[in-house]
Amino acid sequence: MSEQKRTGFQEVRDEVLQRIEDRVWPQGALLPTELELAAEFGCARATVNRALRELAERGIIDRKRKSGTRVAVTPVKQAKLDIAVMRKQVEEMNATYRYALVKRQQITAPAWLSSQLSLPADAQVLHLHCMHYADNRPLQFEERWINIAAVPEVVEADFESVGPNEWLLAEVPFSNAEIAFSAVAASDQLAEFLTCTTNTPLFQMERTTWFQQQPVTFVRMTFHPGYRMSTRY
Amino acid sequence: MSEQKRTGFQEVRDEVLQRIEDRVWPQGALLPTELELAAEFGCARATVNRALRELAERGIIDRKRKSGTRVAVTPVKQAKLDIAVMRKQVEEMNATYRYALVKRQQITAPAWLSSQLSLPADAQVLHLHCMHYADNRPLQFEERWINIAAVPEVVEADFESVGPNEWLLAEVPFSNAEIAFSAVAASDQLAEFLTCTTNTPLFQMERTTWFQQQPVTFVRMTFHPGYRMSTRY
DNA sequence: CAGTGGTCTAGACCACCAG
DNA sequence: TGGTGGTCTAGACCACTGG
Repeated sequence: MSEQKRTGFQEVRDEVLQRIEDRVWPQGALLPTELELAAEFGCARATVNRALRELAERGIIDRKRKSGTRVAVTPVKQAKLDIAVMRKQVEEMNATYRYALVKRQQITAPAWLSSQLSLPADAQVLHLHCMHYADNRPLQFEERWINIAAVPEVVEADFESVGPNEWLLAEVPFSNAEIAFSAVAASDQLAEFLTCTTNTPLFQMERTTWFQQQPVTFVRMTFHPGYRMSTRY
Repeated sequence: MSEQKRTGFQEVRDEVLQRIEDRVWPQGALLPTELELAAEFGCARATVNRALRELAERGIIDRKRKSGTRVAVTPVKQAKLDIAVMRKQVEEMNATYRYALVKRQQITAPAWLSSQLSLPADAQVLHLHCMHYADNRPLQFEERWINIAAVPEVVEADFESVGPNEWLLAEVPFSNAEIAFSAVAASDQLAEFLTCTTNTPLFQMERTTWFQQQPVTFVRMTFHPGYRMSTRY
């Protein structure tokens, strides 16, 4: 007696994925309809739908009404990067995290920043320099500008003990952002804070953040020499 | 009562998200149960479930059986990077793509590579150097090693006209990979191919790829000076 | 043990779009 | 215009886990 297989949506999803990997359904091939698959797997159509929807979200298959479901021709690989707070990252490595405020200054936004954040010409911003350490070794230099109009409470924060990232995350959670990665040569200032020689190649991450269409902050984070950011997909 | 609103799962999802942003439910707060929300929105529990599941996947809320659904305290920001084929990327910028094979050589895997890919000591690999151009300006230098045992057909490919990335994508689609980003100083070779001076900081991406538990390829892609990789989330 | 989310079902209607 | 996926429903049972 063939034992009843548990027909969860995960089984369906994995089996379909397996068939695609095994070229049972090669690239561009048309898959059976949801109804047909439901019959084959002995489950409801909703179950098949859930399974195929997940594969579609991963870019494995393309779905279109009427025309059906096809194996993606050029699978767009999607790498997910988990951007966490520095403190968390350090603590996950079983290292001791330390934060230090280097500079805190309220200024009128320079022209390039007003342009970057779509701010009025005379907008007031808080300009910060911070350092993050892991086991007392320099990990990241952070230069940040915060739009005071968007977060008026920020003028009360001294950022001596809590970093601006964590403060903002608590104050303005669930914001949208644009992020960019690049390689830069260490300036004299960066070299000093990250204890390396001038012109050393450094990994840099820039991020612009909005909350409900309003620009909140722009931050430039530069990592110590040799830093690698990695992920799986 | 108030007019029946269209209660799609998207409406529920967006409304819940709005309330979280508006601090109706602050960080750490316990949300109503699915049944309660279903009653409030006048829809089935499955609809609420779908809505909340999507928010949970985005890291906005944490869900646990019995204890219920809570607003995430430290929302883990997930940035999605779309890793596409170079040719596609260039064509999307309305630039002319050009590819060139620099070197193609079959060798015994060096020790570091055997270690990196978990290969036997005498494994044969194909070692490639390639260049990618946009509008005839150097865009990326690619150094790649392919595990011949995993893809025997690769010895027949000459890679003169089609790059190894596209070839592998067609031959071994839907593989798993580990990816790492870093900043490096231009070696003499890199400086020559990317037309920059030695020690220029360059953005580099390394990727190890497996297909069904078997190591397939390791590739090191170095971009032209000033390259930025960006995304939204 | 009991409350909550996780999943499945059988059926239904709708939206889109290729023929 | 009919076929296909997209979604919703009302109900059910299960799995996990806090009290």
